[in-house]
Amino acid sequence: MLKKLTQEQLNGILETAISLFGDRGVERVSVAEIAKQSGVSVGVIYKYYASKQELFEACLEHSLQKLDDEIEASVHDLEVGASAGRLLQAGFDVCREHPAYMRMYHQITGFGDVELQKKYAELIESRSAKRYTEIIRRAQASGIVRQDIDASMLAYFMDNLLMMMHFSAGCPYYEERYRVFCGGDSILDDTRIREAFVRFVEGALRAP
Amino acid sequence: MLKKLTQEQLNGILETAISLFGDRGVERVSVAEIAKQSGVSVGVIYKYYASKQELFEACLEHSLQKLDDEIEASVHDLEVGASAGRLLQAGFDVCREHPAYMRMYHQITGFGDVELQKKYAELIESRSAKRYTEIIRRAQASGIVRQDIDASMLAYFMDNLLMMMHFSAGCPYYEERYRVFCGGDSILDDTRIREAFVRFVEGALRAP
Amino acid sequence: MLKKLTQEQLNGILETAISLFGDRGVERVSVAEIAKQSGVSVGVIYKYYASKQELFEACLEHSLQKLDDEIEASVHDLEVGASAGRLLQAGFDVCREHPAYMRMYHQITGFGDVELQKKYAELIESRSAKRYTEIIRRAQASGIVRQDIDASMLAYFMDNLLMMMHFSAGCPYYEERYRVFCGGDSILDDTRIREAFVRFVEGALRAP
Amino acid sequence: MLKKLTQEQLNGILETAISLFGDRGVERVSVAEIAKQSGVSVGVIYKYYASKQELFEACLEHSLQKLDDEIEASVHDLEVGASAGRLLQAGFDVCREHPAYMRMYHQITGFGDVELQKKYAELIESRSAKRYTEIIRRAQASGIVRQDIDASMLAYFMDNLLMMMHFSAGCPYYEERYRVFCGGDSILDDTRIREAFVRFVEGALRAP
DNA sequence: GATGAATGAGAGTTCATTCAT
DNA sequence: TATGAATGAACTCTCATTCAT
Repeated sequence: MLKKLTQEQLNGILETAISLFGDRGVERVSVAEIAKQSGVSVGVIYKYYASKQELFEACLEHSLQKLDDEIEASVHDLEVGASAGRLLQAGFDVCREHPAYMRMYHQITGFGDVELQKKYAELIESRSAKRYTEIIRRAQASGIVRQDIDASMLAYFMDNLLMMMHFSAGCPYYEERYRVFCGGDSILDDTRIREAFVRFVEGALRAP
Repeated sequence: MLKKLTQEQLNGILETAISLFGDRGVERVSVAEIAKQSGVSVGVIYKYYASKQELFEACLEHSLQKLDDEIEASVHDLEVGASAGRLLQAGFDVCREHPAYMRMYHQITGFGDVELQKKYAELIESRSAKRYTEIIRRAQASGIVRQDIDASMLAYFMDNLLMMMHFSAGCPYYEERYRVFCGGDSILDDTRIREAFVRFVEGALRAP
Repeated sequence: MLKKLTQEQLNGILETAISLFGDRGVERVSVAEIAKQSGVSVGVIYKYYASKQELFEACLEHSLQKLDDEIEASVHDLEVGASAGRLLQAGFDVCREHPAYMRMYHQITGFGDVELQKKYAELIESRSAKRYTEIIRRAQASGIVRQDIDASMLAYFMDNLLMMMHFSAGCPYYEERYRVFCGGDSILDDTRIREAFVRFVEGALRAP
Repeated sequence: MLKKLTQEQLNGILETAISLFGDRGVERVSVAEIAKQSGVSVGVIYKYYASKQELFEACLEHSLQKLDDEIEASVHDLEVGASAGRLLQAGFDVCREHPAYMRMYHQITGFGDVELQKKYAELIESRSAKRYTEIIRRAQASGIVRQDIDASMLAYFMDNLLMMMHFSAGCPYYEERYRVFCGGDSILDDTRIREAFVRFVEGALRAP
């Protein structure tokens, strides 16, 4: 096939790569495998991405963008309990459609290259930090949320809780971990856990 | 030199490997480097470990054992708030001495081999799950902890919170993430975060 | 753009290729680079030249033709000393305008493919051999040049001397070599060397 | 074979590489081919040479050293004509045993990398320049050699002549070129050319 | 039993060549 | 007819593993 790559094929490379990278990590996936599985030649991948590393980062950014889009759409009001529930659900929705996006996010946390880890931590987390801290701050101002803990710390704890829930919905280790703690179902199909999560968060945030 | 490796040398291999694997991941550390840095030959490593993979798993188990020893020593009573504080501190202590142990723990979550992930999730997490669930259950029985959420779920949320705090004390991505949310210091040197953590947990666990 | 390549474009390809090949050798110049730098597509180069190798040979022949034209114009009379000076100058003139032509000539001497080397040696050198031997022979007949050495050998020595001077005017290794032997200036800007050369040749050719 | 490489094998790699590089140039010889032909693995070549380039340079230096050793042994007295004959012969001798050494020398003159060319030009030629210029200078002082041409220029012309003769004894293009000028035999087996060369040089050097 | 040099499969990457447009 | 994206063989180099010493 010497036709120009269609947009579909281009997407195919990305999705294939995300799927493989997400499953096994950068180091254990070869460019040849990505090429074969997405039905293109090795060479053409290097036309679009200067190196395997660059392809990997493109996959990362694609995934993070998708993740962020979903999250963004789910933050509306000051009712932090409800907000938490919606944010939880938003991540779950992505994981149901594209668990690999979540796995890509998780990949960053275990990179071999520490500088890259820091770069992406800064990039990704500062957005969430700002977003959540702001919500909490306003909720504190209106008296809905406890004021004896700094907004940024509350945001941090909140995001920690959410992050773990989301990893549990897409990353094998955490999926298994969830099962070990809470029993048989996938976290995605367990309605009890969501309610419990919202209650837990509300308890943690309300004034003592 | 036809002497058998001393216990010290054997430990040296393990510690060196843990340090290197923890920093850069299995794939980016060569057996030759481990051998050189621990002052033994490549060959002898293969006498004790059948493959690089097996050495890595030995490192994993060594690290997890150490981690678990510390944690074990910190769980005594039913006062869950205080317990949480002590558990938090126990992890911080290990991280100060041997951040690589914590990093090794984190490595498992991003393994290339999913089956291995599951094996270790089962191995490691079922112990924590049992431990924490039991504590919570007793605390519920004595009315200290809310009863409207299942003990196993409370344990799960609790452990999620702890896990993230500990990763933030030893794993670069999470260290940076903590800084992004809460500002300059390392989590290890920040006393405010511990108090806040205990308060947050107490709020989350007390009856509504 | 469905127009046939203009003669100008065709020449552009050749000149670009000669310049690049002359600088870096066949192996270190890609067809894509030639195409880009001469403002045509890769495909069209393959319309005019069946392979990179063939393009290279075309460059070779173009260069050799140009070189030969200059030399041809400089051989008139029997006064061998003066002739030598004029031939020297002719090569210098080309080198000043198109050092790449000289470099292409030098390229042949280091080809990977020995058969091709021989083919071109035959092609190029038999012309010079004939030309110079003839001049010398006539000069011997008229007693200007020594008769105790065979005309073809004298021609050979003469051409050796000229060849080295010309390479020193266009090929980096020999340029540097000249500087090492004779000091700072480029051979092209050194008038002393020309006089010396003519004297040296005259000494070598006159009867003992 | 897992035995340590013998000195013989080590030499074998070098000689094989010199032979292949000399014939076809760096770019057209693969490390795999060198390994196969010298009966070792690819890996072991990289144990001894950090890169293909480095192996090539080692080959270069080995060849140049051998060449220089022979030349060195042939320069004794002030009788420049005889000296020239001996130097000529020295090169011929090497070419008979190891034509590849001479071809390696010639390789440098056509390198892709100009900086390397210059480095080696400096390295190699400054030695010859010094050597020959000194001989000539002394011969001028004692009146044997003409004084109307600078010693360094005479040395340069002399070395030019020698270089071409030597290339004609080992490098295919120049071998062929010699045949075109002077007829059938190899320059190595032609006794007339040596006499002629000595006479030519004597004529060129004697006072006018 | 310990050594560490040798092995060679397999990785990332390039680029001469093709051919649908 | 000219284009230039796609192809894939072939390259350089790495490193887990072996085994003669």
